[in-house]
Amino acid sequence: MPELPEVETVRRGLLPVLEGRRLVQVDQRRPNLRFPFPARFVARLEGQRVAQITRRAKYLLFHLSSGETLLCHLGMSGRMLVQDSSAAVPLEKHDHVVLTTEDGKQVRFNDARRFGYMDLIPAGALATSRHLAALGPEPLGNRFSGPVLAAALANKKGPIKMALLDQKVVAGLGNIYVCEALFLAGISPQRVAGTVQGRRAERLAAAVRQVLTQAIAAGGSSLRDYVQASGELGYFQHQWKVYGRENDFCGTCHQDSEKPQKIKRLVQSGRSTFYCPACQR
DNA sequence: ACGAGAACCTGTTTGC
DNA sequence: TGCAAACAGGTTCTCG
Repeated sequence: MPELPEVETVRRGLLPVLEGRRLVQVDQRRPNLRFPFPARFVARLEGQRVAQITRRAKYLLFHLSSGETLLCHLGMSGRMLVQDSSAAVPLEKHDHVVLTTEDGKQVRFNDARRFGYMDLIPAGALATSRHLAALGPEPLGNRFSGPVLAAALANKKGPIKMALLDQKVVAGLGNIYVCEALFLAGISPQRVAGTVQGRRAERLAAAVRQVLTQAIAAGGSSLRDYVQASGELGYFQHQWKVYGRENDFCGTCHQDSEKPQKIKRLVQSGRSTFYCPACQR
């Protein structure tokens, strides 16, 4: 579920609660999520201060005072919810990890489907960890551009839709924002990835940046599971042009065409793709 | 090496 | 109404 904008929104929501705070209690309520928790997980976390919270692709990174990093992926249904521990809000079924800070705030990691996970990375080992080592550039960073994207796509024979989902090409996109970026760029999801070069790649890189920036500004997209750390919904779903809009008239052709097209859905590698056959080539 | 499909797990929606 | 199938924002493994 959560793609880059949702993870970034969660990160921003956690900053005022966790950054600079000491973790006085950590409750691990099951032995694993997608993967087993690291040995001595709780013992290593308790008493440490969260020095900084950053994000890489869809990973949340809690940099601890020891130099270790608590790495967290939200999978499809993971949430981080902030509570006041004095309010004694009852734990819910899928609250798997509860962090309590020195000033009485709780952060609960809730994940119904358990595709999410946490890992504890030793000091100095973050960049080379198996989670981060192979990731492509951050789409909102200054190392991502049309030429960089074009180079990553060169010689790829599969559809551009699948290439953009590949975290080695660009890191942080998921199904929603790939569909939206391809629409914005006017590129068919079925186009052979390697043919997205030059001006097309430039347009696509710009579209990726634009849709992610706008989605972050809207607090992400709430489809079913996602909420911000505060529990509020994101509202970028109201700005989707194609995702989830099968059979709606395309807002772009609708304006200046005699025969407006409807948004179509197709399945690529088992995943839904939404696009406008007239606007995207 | 690459790409498609399955697997992982639970919850919700859809269709008969 | 009831039950089963389909589907869901991600990643990783297997197989051809």
